[in-house]
Amino acid sequence: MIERKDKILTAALELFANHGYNGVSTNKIAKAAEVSEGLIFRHFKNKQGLLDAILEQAFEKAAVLYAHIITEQDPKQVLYKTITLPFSVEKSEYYFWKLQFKLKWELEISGKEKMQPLLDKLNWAFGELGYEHPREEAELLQHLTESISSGILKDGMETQQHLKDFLLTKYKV
Amino acid sequence: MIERKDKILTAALELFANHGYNGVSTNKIAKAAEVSEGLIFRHFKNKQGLLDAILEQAFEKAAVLYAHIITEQDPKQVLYKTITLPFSVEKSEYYFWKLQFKLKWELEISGKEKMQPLLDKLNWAFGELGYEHPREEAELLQHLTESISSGILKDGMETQQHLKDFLLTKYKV
DNA sequence: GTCTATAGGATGATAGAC
DNA sequence: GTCTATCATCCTATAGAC
Repeated sequence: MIERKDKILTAALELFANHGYNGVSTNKIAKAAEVSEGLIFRHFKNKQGLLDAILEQAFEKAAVLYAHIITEQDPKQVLYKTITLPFSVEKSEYYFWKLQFKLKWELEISGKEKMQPLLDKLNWAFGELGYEHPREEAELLQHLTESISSGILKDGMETQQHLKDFLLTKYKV
Repeated sequence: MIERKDKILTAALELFANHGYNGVSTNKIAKAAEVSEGLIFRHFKNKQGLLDAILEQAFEKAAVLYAHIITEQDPKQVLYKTITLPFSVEKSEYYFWKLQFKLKWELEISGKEKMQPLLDKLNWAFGELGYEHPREEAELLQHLTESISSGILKDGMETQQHLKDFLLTKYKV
């Protein structure tokens, strides 16, 4: 059985991801979730608490994806997994993903610290592969995947597909 | 003499750039501009009209920067100017710049069309320089400058400086 | 756990005086 | 051009019944 608390979380996730935090009222969330507005405050104390609960879920999902790269031992595979990551995000996690980008700008929640281990791993991988400036190569590739992710979220995956193939060739992975 | 209409535009620009469109009320704008709230609606009809007036200014500023690249005849200089552009934006235009990124996500205003001539020019430049896949190289570099711009706006120019030098070396310009 | 009703304040926008 | 006063609506949040 679908709990009402989850219905709120699901509805709020989609609305926040599409219209931002300040662009959505608790009234709209309640209607979308087919729930009384008061229930939101019972379960999450206030609107910010609802967002926090969603963000916690989002961080957990992201951690799983990142772990897949960080635990990888083959440097070439680290590059491969980094490049293909934006293209392997499931539809079911699409809203979590979009929300991250939205909030990064709207509320200036950076999430930069969460990316540090990934950056370190890329740094290590480029070093192993004999690149002259592994740190800069790592930052560049991270910037690229960030912007490609942004492109996927805004214009659709089709528009970025060819860049994946191009990058895989470029980095010989 | 500073007109009150301009005071409104200036105050609104800073507030929108820092807190987003939905994060700022007309009341707050009026107080920041030291102006009565009603005056905003006299001059701009409604809140959206105020944003539109600011965006028009922003597009004009951006057009000037882009023209500097598009009219360039030397392909190496096209790459040079593209890479250094994010590092040459004046402090006075900082809020216009930040607003573009904010609104791209909050209101999903893409501004993609405005970038097309720039992409075409990069495509041409990479072709002239004998790159095998000029279209993909162009898209990659545009993605990079987009993400580096984002990094400058979020974490400051210092954090991205070394990437500029690295890119200039990489592309030999 | 869930709903209804409602408080108290903020919000976008208008009217009318100067 | 500008201000003050005001309005209807919407917003977050709480109280109390079931």
